[in-house]
Amino acid sequence: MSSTSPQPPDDGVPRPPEVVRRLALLWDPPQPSGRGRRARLTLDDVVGAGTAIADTEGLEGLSMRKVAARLEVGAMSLYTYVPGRTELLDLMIDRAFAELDLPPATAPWRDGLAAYARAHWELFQRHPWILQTNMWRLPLTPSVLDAQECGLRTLVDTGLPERQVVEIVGLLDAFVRGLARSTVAESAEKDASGQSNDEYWTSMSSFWVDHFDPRRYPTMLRIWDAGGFDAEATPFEASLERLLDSVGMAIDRARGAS
Amino acid sequence: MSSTSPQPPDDGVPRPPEVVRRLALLWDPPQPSGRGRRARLTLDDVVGAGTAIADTEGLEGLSMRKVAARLEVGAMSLYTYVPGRTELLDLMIDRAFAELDLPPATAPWRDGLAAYARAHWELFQRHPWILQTNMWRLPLTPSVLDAQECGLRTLVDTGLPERQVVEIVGLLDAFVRGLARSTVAESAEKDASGQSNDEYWTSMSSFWVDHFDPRRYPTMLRIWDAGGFDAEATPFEASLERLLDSVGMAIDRARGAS
DNA sequence: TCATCTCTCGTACGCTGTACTGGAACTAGT
DNA sequence: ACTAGTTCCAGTACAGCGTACGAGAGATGA
Repeated sequence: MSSTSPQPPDDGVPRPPEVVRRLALLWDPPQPSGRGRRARLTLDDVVGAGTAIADTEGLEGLSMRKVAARLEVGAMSLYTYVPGRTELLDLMIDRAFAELDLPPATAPWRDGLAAYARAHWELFQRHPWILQTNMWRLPLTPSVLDAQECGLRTLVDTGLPERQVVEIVGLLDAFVRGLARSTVAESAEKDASGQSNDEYWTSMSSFWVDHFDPRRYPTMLRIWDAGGFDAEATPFEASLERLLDSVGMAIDRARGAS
Repeated sequence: MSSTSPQPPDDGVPRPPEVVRRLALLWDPPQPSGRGRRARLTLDDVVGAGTAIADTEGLEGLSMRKVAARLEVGAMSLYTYVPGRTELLDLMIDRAFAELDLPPATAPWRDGLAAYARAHWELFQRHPWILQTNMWRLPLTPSVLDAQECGLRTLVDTGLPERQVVEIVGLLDAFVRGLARSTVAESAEKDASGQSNDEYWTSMSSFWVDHFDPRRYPTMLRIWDAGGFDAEATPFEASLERLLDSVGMAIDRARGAS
């Protein structure tokens, strides 16, 4: 999902140890070293507990103390498995992206790209907290790169210039994330906070009664009257098809030009 | 930018007072009531100070204590102007969206929609913290609705069914937000934390040397070798044109069908 | 057995948002 | 000019957060 830019190897660069540790934890899961006291938990237990909490309470409800409590462990014990909250989140994201049901390399580009988009869409429904992460740079994580690789692969043999492949996958990612944000996560939030659903509705109704000025917003009123806002079906599939159409146009153009 | 859904007025619904207060603060700015002690600050001072801090330090650097310190005022004094941090953020967002340079109603749909998208794009460059807000529902704020009204207005007379107008504006919003997230904010973050740029680069290089497996990610390697990743020019304009093309197709289809 | 290593976790520090409260400053009415 | 009414100011305090530190517990290799 993230836009990543491979760099040539450069051995002369100093490496801050916390960066190295962070990456090592993701790419080389630690093997238990016989010696010393036995661990009560595994790294996966910790990541799983964090995910469970974030799934139900959102990212703002995820605290080290809560994770520890769920595992019936002292708060500071977590820090033997994970350097800190940031790295825990990295691992949670990796674990979540590993769940993606990615299309096979053999799929034709349109099917593959649609499946790629839907897989992410469903992932964001299961784990809406991913959309709450800062995410203007997903972590450099195995599963995240697997997904990225898959997305690029669907288009790399279509004749499009490489730069445009990157651009299109980025556009698709932006689309899925953005739409998931305004649609999926909303309902998840409502479910989580129980009465929040009513409260939100109330806030809306209070707004329309007290503050909405039809003269200031005539277009919205007109669209409302025409029923344009009550879209019980999410516009995901329709918008996706539109997007894929435009990708098809770009491919045709590229093939015509070569 | 948000997807809003007007509801019919319903006077029988109870209204939680904090919701009413929150909306009132946004829509009916408080007039000073002659009586009592004179205020040292205005609401706008507080919102401005908050915006200034968020612009330079990001949203995680915005705390009530810092805002108060910048205004040379006790922390608790802020609470006479603003019920809490949440509402301060609402006001900051409203103020930011008021800066949008929206296209006139007379513009042809393609120019208008492009200007609408670019205005948001530039706004997110000036105030990247907006992208950090939860934002799976922008606040019901005058300026936010102005923007939404403008976006819908550009398409409402093109012959598209109302539902599709809403869908397309939503898609465009998602696109701009998503791309801004992965592009704009990244550089802003680097500027803010100074050495973070080097550090990030270092982390990358460390990654490519130690962990990247070309056999696992052949497509990424291939695209990298072809120079597909070194896009110094942001793909915003190119992707926007592609998106507008697909909107044009939808409009032609709608006109042909009617 | 004992040194060594690793995991466990209580305590503590600095940060956050904000409830409460007493006091300061100002105006309106008399 | 005085008082009553009203508003703003801010110190203190509390619960929650991430996590640095260090003492103790449990396991292993020599």
